[in-house]
Amino acid sequence: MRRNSEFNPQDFLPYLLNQAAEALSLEFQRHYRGQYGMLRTEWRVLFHLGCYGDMTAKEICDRAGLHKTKVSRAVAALQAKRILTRRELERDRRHAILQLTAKGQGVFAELSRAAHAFDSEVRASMTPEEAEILHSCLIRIAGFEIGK
Amino acid sequence: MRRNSEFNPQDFLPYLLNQAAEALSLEFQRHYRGQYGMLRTEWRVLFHLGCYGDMTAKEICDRAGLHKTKVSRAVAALQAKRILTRRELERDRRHAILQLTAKGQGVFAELSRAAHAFDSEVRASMTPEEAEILHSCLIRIAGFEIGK
DNA sequence: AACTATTGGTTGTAAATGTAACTAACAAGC
DNA sequence: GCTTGTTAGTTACATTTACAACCAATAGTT
Repeated sequence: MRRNSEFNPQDFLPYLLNQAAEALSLEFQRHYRGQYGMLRTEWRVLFHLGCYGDMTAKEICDRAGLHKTKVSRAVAALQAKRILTRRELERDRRHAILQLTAKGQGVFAELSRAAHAFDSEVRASMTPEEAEILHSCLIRIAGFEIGK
Repeated sequence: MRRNSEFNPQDFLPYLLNQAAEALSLEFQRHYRGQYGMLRTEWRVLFHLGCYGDMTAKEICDRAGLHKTKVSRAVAALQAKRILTRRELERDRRHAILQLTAKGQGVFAELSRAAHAFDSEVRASMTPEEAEILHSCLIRIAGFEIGK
């Protein structure tokens, strides 16, 4: 069968984005996976709590665009690792505020530093203008909704 | 706990890239999933065969950066869907050349068209310069290896 | 108060993925 | 020819994820 010269995977944005995202995620995961035995979703939950402060699981779902079952299990895992605790609200016992323990804050500080360093290293391969454009395009795409 | 104002998830490239990649992939998957009941890896295998012509599973692994077990299962699924066939080489019976059936070529043509349209739609939200820079940054990142 | 709807969250189960062990075919050295 | 090694690909099993059903608490309606 002959090859199709007009279009190839590298030019298809969902594909290219996925490759790039996978490359970086795989590289960075050794920080949280190797050191702390965390899964990607756990790191994300920790990241959100560390960056934005205490909040409920629902808020994390909304901010991070994660499904509630994923967050539920990540929270359980982080709780087992003594990285966060849950405090039930008296006024509405359906909610539980999640907060990092002292240990959790330490882990976050460490990973946050690593994340910052990692990010700088990646950005070092581009000019400030490129980094700026990349960022704005990605923000737009991440909140994107085509047609429908 | 107070919030960390210096760094937030949106500024962490692996996170932002992942969000953007997920957004586009989820949106596009209705084309192959809804219409043909294909999984992402199946679509990728089809995409590669359609774009580059017949090749072995190993070549797809290398080009697409997919693990051989994933490709093996995707090939089996596509074969069951009568989208591709495998032809063993006499000179080396370990290899099998994968080739699209007539049906497979039709499906590819259809999805390729959809992919092209989808891509154009996404790119329409940026200037040509932005699209060019985004593309080159992603290519670089996708082939990236930090330190180690 | 009783009845339904909604919301936050968990759990059960099936599907998908990763990892390692395995098979079969070939290659290279002896 | 017979080991030993390598390569292409599959299979088995354990981990992770997705989807749906579920439970408990609250809000809204009558």
